[in-house]
Amino acid sequence: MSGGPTILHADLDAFYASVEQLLDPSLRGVPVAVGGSARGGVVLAASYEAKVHGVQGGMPGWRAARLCPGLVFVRGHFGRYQELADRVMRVLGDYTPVVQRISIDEAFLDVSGSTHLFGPPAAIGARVRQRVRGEVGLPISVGAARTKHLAKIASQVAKPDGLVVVEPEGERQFLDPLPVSLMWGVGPVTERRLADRGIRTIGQLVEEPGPALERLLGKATGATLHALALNEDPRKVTGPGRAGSVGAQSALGRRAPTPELVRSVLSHLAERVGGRLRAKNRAGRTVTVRVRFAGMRSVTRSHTLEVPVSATLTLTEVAERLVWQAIRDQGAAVDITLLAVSVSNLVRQEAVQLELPLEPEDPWRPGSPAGSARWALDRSMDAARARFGRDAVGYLPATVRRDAGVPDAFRELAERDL
DNA sequence: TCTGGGGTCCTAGGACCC
DNA sequence: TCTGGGGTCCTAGGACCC
Repeated sequence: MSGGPTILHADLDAFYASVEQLLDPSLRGVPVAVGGSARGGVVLAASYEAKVHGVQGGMPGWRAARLCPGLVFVRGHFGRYQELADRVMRVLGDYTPVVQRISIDEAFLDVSGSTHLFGPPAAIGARVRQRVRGEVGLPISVGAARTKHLAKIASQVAKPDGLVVVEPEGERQFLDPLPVSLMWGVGPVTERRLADRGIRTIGQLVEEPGPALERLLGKATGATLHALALNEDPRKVTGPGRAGSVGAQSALGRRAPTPELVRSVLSHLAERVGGRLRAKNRAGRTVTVRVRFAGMRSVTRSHTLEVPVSATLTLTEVAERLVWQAIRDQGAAVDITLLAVSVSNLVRQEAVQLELPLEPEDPWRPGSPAGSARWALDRSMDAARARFGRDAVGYLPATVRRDAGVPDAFRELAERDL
């Protein structure tokens, strides 16, 4: 067991925005927002020049424009993001085989077996930053510490474009003055609950007894936070885990839920979800839909089938019934603003789709063509799309709806490996 | 002026089984 | 005749993360 700071967390700074500044030198030193516009949409990422004015990812474009006069909106080169991030990950892999990528732009590294080759963790962190800047052209921050939680906090503190190493003797001194919001698992709600009790720093959190925290935040959150504050974090750096669910969603603006609209949107979503499942030889038994109504209230409805499914038409039909159930449960006629479809309870599904028969009395029983025939049809359409392009074939409602929303390339960036 | 899209995990109640 | 308790699955909602 090593007691040194052998876990590194490497995190590209303002990743999408930094890539735009790399590709277009006229954007360097300028406040940049990727996605959205001054009139609408949402900002997906902001450069540091924009962040100092309070612009953040997820913020409506009009608000960002108001906060930051002179903000430049760019559409985004989504194809390049994956390519550049992959190059960065290859640099990280030069220093240890134990790299756990947790999103497109960040990863944990365990360098305990590498120090005899590359020197102490601080030297490895510095070398990584230098190479990513020199070979890829992007700024990256690195934190090094004894645990994943501490390393991640260290990289946040190091931003932008910095390196922070926390030696074991200095952990408490480092952690105690920091705000609780830097901890993993503390979002806006938990932050407020803690603040209501006068707890704002990690040092104050340590003073709070574990049982008191569990009463305040719930058993799991309370226990986890207590342990993390005390620097007890047993998690190891591992490979990527398999996804437990696959979903897709689409924001609609504000629309009356007509049968045509619901059918066409769900068709599109089911095609995305089913296609990803089939591409990885997977299928799932539980179909969940989410409907967001005007006013941001959203509800979910789910149904668990007897057998796993991945056929687009079956997913569409089950989702459709669930969506109407959710809308009916609302009572009054309300506009909808988003539909989502997700499939969980996943299993491997090799060559054959064992989708039939469902019991005849099952109200969710798909009509004809039979499930296995649907699956075979989907497979041949998947193949045609692979050869001739995404729009070559498809169920009519899905092809009708090639909306002008977020580009598919952006959606793909967020997908997890199945 | 009205908010994207991909996920994970936890809680709590009810059904059901042993 | 009356009673208990544990485990698992399903459903709905919510907090959180990138």
